[in-house]
Amino acid sequence: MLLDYDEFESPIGRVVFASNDDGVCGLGFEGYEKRWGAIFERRFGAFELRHGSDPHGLKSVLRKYFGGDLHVFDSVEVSLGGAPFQQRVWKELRTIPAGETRTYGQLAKILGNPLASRAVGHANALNPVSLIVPCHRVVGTTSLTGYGGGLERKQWLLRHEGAQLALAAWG
Amino acid sequence: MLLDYDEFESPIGRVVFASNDDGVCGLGFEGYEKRWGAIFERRFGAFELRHGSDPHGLKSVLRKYFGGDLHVFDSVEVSLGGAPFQQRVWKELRTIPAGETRTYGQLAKILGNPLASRAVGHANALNPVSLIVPCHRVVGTTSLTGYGGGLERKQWLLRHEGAQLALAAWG
DNA sequence: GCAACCATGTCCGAAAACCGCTGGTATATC
DNA sequence: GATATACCAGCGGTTTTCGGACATGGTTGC
Repeated sequence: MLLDYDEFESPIGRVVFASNDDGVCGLGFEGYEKRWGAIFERRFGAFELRHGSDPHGLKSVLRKYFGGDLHVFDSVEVSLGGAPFQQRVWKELRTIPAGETRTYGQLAKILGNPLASRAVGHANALNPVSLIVPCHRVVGTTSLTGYGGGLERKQWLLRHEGAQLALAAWG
Repeated sequence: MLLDYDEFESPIGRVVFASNDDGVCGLGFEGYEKRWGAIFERRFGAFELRHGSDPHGLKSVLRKYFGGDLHVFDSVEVSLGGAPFQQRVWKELRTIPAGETRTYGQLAKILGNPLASRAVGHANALNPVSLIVPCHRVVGTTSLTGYGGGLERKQWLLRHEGAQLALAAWG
């Protein structure tokens, strides 16, 4: 499996991303490439990266997003793979508008099992395409809890999107 | 059949060995002599042991091997007997360099029948000349499996030869 | 001949571990 | 007594691990 790969310098660090023919299949902040090994190997078996090809013109999309055009990800095609439950979670994530948040428990309830909040968190942690699949818009009831790219970035992104958060959650 | 016989004190126990005119026909760790009865009787009919004759100067060879000269067995003549398939297995064993390992399945494939892994193990277990015919360099895919002289010795030998093993296989 | 050995490898199902959670209770502070 | 914090158990899907069942081929002993 041959994947197109490129990078983008954002205000909060370098963003790396990869695509196949179907859409973006991996995106994260610097250091995230290391996790690609495990993710892509499980999904594709063998894979290879072709560097510097700016797949899907994603660089300009990222530039717009960080410039304040918050809805520019809506039309980006993604290719996620993953288990059935994970796919449902990730799909649901994309329905959360910029500027809003959900809790893990709310998402669990929406998905049919109010007790599956922890499973939602797990699926969230395995989201292969950050930002475009906005896992950063999911927070705990009392705190931001976690984020693959680091909590500072999660907070930065939510502020950037103008989300209203309870004071407690701001740390 | 008159066989020359002697012993050698190694770091992992006494080594006993026997030879005929063609080469070394029996070698193993202490206790192994008991199996000679069955092996030699099938092969030679009647046999007799002449003790203390250090055939082929094997003592010094063993001293070198345990001292770290790992390739010193390469030039030692052996006389193995055995069925056709066993002979092919044992011959193949001697092509495995010190410091490397093969799985039973790999050997089976090399010998032409990928499904004969168990047969390889069987032949391996009947190897009359340990160390020189390095049956200890054959391991299972997930564990060390067995060794006539005991698994501890197999592990010791592989470490001594600097073999790289998956952690799981080390126990 | 034939059946019984085995120093294996593979598959599949069950069980356990892993967690980016949550809600309740138990201690601490004021 | 109100808060606030800390701790604990139970939650559910996925992933990993483990164990048992089975097919396998050559040799050996009957």
